[in-house]
Amino acid sequence: MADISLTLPDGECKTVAKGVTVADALKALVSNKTRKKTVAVRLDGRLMDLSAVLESDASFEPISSDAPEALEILRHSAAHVMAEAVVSLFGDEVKVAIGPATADGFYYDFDRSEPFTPDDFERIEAKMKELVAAAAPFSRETMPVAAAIELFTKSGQPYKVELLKEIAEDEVSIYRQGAFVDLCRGPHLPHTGFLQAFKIVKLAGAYWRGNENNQMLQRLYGTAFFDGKALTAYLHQLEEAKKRDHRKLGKELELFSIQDQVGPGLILWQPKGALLRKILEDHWRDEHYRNDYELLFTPHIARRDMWQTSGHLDFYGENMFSPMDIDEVSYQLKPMNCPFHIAIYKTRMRSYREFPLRWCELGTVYRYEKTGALHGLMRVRGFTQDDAHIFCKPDQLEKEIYNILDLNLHILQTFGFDNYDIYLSTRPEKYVGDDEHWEQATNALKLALEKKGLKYEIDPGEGVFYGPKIDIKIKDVIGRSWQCSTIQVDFNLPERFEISYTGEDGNKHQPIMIHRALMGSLERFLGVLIEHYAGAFPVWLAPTQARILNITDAQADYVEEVYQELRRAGVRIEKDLRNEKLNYKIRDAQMQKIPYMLIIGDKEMEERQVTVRLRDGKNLPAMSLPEFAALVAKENEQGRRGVCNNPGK
RNA sequence: GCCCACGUAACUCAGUAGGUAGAGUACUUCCUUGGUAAGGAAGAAGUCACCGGUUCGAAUCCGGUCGUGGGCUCCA
Repeated sequence: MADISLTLPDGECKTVAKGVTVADALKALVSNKTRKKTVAVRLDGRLMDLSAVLESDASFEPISSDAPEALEILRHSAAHVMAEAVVSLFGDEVKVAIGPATADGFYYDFDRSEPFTPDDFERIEAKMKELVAAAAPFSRETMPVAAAIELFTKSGQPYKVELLKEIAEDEVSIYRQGAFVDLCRGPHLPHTGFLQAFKIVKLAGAYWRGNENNQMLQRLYGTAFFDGKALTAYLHQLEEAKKRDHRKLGKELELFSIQDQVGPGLILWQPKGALLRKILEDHWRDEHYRNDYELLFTPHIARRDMWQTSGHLDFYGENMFSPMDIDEVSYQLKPMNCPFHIAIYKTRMRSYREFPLRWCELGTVYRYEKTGALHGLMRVRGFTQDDAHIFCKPDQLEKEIYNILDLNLHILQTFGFDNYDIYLSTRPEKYVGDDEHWEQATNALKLALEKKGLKYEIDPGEGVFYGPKIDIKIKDVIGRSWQCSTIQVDFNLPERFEISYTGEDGNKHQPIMIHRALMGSLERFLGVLIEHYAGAFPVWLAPTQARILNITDAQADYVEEVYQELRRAGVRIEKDLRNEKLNYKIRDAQMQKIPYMLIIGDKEMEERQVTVRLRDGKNLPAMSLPEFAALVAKENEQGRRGVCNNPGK
């Protein structure tokens, strides 16, 4: 039999007989130890099963169970095993849909008239364990589409048949393990025995093929790892994330509330939260002032006609609140700030000489969101955008985008967000404006990103209908992604509102408009910050920076003095004069995550000092009031500059 | 909006053969004046989300409404 040549990752070429399986080749090519950890191989860039037959020369890369690809294979296989367990327990009443691996686990969608219950989870898991103990091999078969359709028609799996009917290729692959057959591209584990650590975590509804007009299926979510420790660690991390939940912390730290009486998706900022928000807003305004922006304020409602002109009613009418009649004229709650900014633009003739105009506003907008989409501060019906609109000439576009990126990243870095993914979204199928403008604008966005030395991905066709955009997704301290910043070029509104400027040639031209939001929605951004910091805000942001704790009533007058003096010095301070022991007060301040506790006993009172306890339990040496005020002032200054010196986390 | 689950004092929760409610924390008062994560005692506090039905009787069963959670869909 002829030999074929395999190129290993280290560049070494080895020959094996043509027609052997990957598993056989591994025996000849790698150590036993490596072989036992290998769950698949990448042949010329394609992931394949160990049972695959080697037919020609190829690059050959064993995928060890440590590799990220291996985890995906494991989870995909786990989905199959879960489906087998479900079918075996619930029989023909269950139709299987699809079951892929996800970022942190896997799911499988089922169609079954009875809902699954959490009790079923245990039964299914127990069944899965049996299937794992059997170490049944996953075997791959290929067959013509027609044959597969026949197979799944016979076994009564209409969803599989529907999928098959849309497959353009001649052949498809199916996988069998035990009694279960699934349409699947693979690859899979050699056998079910690899599946040692898994858990079904939740149940949810999901539309067939993600279309809300389709049948609602039951989706069982699970997760799986190669070993139990990793699974435990993952479950532990879920617990940690729960502790950071901004809804829980928002309540505990008295930052905000959402109440039935007021309505869903509407935020009430309580004193502490309002102060936090004020600090954020002040910072935002200062930074914008320094970067040559001008501040605007605009109303919350406007005549319905304006929203007709802007196109919002046509494009987003379903997501706007119903109109209200005022003196027989129809008005509409604003879903966006831009038309108001344009109205200000139109207050007089504009010349190219005053360009670029950079107008910003913390503008509160209202959007009708479906009830099921609402989520704490993250998705609400009334929120404040840190909005800005820049009016400029085409040849100023690139520089403006560059400047926006600069300010944007600077502000994000202030909060320790220096890890992000950037996406450039290009022209979608439905769009307005001419192709030339689109190309010009897309290029300007690209050039600005490149000049700034930023890595980005192109999101083809994901631009808004009125222009291309850049989106920035930040990563928080526990690695979760949040999309906040967006920079969008708009060809639509200048046209619709017929705005113009006089150019160097004395003729009228249409300006280019850039929309941008850095934090996105303040509500959402604050929600992200709460989770990012787990409620323990750095000193410059903390609504309460220090709380005075006295030891006994004897120091009450001095506490009052300290309180007044530090408050006048600009420290955000509270006093706890309650008739309680120090331990009790410390515990309370600690749970409120206050950065500094100022302890005052007779000693401090005599010396006219305070003893400073940090959130991490450490103490600073006793200091005078001016010294402490200076300490806080320095923290404020550094925090605003993004130098994060956060005592005791 | 759709699927599933849930909705008991300010908070966290207990309360299944249907007989008009309980704990801890917080709150108020009193005692205690105590140096780095909960001192003690007493008290007040709930139309058991709302509306309707079944029943002699419903927090508990049924239906509807509102809200919350996990997803799906959507997100200018």
